[in-house]
Amino acid sequence: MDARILQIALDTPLDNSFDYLWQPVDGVVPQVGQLALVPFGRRETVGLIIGMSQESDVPREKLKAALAVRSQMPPLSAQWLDLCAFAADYYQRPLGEVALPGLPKNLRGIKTTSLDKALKKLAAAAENADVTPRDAPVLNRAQQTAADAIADLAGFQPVLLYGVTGSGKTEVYLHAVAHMLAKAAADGQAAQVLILVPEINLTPQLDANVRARFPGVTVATLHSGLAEGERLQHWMAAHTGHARIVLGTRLAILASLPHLKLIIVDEEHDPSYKQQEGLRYSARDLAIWRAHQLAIPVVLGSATPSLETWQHVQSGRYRKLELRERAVADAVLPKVGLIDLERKAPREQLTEGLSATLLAAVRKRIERGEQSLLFLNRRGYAPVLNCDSCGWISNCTRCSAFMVLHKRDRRLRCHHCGFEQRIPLGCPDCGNVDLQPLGQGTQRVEETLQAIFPEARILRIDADSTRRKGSAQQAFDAVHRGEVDILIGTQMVAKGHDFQNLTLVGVLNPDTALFSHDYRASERLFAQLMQVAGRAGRAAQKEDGNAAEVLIQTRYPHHPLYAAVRAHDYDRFAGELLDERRQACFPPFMYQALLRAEARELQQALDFLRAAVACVDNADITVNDPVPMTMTRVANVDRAQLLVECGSRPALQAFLKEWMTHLRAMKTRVRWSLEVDPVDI
DNA sequence: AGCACGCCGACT
DNA sequence: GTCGGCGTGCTC
Repeated sequence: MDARILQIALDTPLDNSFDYLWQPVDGVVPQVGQLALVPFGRRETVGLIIGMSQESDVPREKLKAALAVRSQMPPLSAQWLDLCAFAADYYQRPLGEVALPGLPKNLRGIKTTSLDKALKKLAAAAENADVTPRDAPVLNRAQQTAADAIADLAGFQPVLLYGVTGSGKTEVYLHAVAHMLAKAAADGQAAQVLILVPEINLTPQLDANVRARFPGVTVATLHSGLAEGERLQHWMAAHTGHARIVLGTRLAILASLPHLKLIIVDEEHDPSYKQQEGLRYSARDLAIWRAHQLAIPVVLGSATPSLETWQHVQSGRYRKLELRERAVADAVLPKVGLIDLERKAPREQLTEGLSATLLAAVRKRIERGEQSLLFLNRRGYAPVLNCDSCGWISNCTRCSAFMVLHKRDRRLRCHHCGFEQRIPLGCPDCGNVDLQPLGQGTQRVEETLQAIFPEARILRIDADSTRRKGSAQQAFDAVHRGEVDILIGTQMVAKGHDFQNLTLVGVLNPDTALFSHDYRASERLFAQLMQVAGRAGRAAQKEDGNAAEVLIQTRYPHHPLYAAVRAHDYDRFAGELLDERRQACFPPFMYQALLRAEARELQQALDFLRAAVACVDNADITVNDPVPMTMTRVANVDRAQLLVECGSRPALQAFLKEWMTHLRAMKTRVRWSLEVDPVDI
């Protein structure tokens, strides 16, 4: 076709594509799905060709000519463009803001040297798709049943692989991958499998497992920790189909995978699958959509499925495959005990937040040469610094939050805006030199334990201790090698890791989530406790019969959530939560969107939201009152939000689309954004 | 979002 | 005199 106009999506907030003239250069014929370098305003940028035509609605004199087309790269497929179009539509964002930011920066640069190099490297690489299933461990019966059921799937079929922690879900995934690749090879078809994990720290472990298992297969990894060169290479390996197995974090769901035949979402309940800035997508939900689009199976794995997924299982939309037992023979689920902090018996006297019972349990592990994990979701030394004599407290001047004490760095640091200052020598208000750190963070627990167990090898893993690239992996390796007696960490240590010699998990401060106004808090706390508890006792039980143990320090030992955790009874807990949600008309029985506004003054943000309410004229939609966000001020900006709800997803979508055009036309100095299916309310 | 233009206050 | 504050408008 002699197309002279290219329709190009650009990474701008403008919700339309831009037309460019194309004058054939060197016989290059542009194709939809290719990238093009274009002049835009006073700069040059790379956009995505989404259509071609002979005509344009834009006056001729306004049209500029595209400068170049990246014709050396195979075009992105129509399916991939449809995925982006769906996400753009669903999350109410311009197509260009969905499609372009996920592409490697080197593809979007003005120069093509790295692109040419990456393509050359791939062309030289041998076709690596020898899928013979290697040193595969023997599955237990439940695993085998699940693996067989997955192998039999055809077409779109979401499956929940519901398996207790340590039940060997990863083995089932690998069997499913092997089966899918072998089947495709036998049919002479190209195939790709995508495996998502919630956290970047889990990619090395999975990557090692996958590579060991499929030495003849090209594997690509996609996550935000890659250097630009690596990112381009891995992305391109996925895009050209060289990589048969692609694994990564949530962003990998937007990768170009022309031969995708199976998607696996590990720990599907994990909140990390929700992007919390920019395009606020759910990688789990997009995985379902993508599987539906391509008519392929999708496996969601979890010990504590999200209530959304659980509800789909109840309604029969998703199929459930269950692993009730731990995979390793004689490994059993740990015994969960509660330490009642209100009962001030001598045994429960606290030493810097650590109960005598917990300390005794740690001591026992040290004596036996076993490992302990203490989980505290609070980094720093102490969450707040306080003056006893006048009541001064270390508030951040820019946020409605406390400055956290970081003792080693001798600094107070706000975890929300990053502002930091030296620890004041005396109280800024009254001069009192005796300022008290209140509460415990991971650093303080580390210090306390080192004082109590001077011989023990103690390691802290949190965002502060793993700032340098690769240091998290080094830390986890040290634990695996048995060079650590006591591991202290935030949620980084709670997920996925398979610590063989760990027989005690202590949970230090979980109570706050019990009374949160976010109705999802209890679902999340339950999942988190089950996850972290699941780090204990993964190997076969020791011959002395000492079972692995989880000890939770709580002021509310009679709370039903803890009873469910003790019983390892997700089924009942989830059933009860779903009943509550149904009665209260909360998700998953209701669909929501959240309009956020931020301004220098709270009033401006609230005024904008009130104006947004005023232009709603739709009986299907429940509009709540605009309210300040829980953490109202961050970095000197006040934030407010407005929740809208609807019992029907299509009706909500239709409303949002119309609402957005109104809001965009409103011309305001307030910064605002819309989140569809919000998780943090 | 960038990026430029444009119109008012305090500085070498 | 100009450097620079951010309000407004535009991007095929």
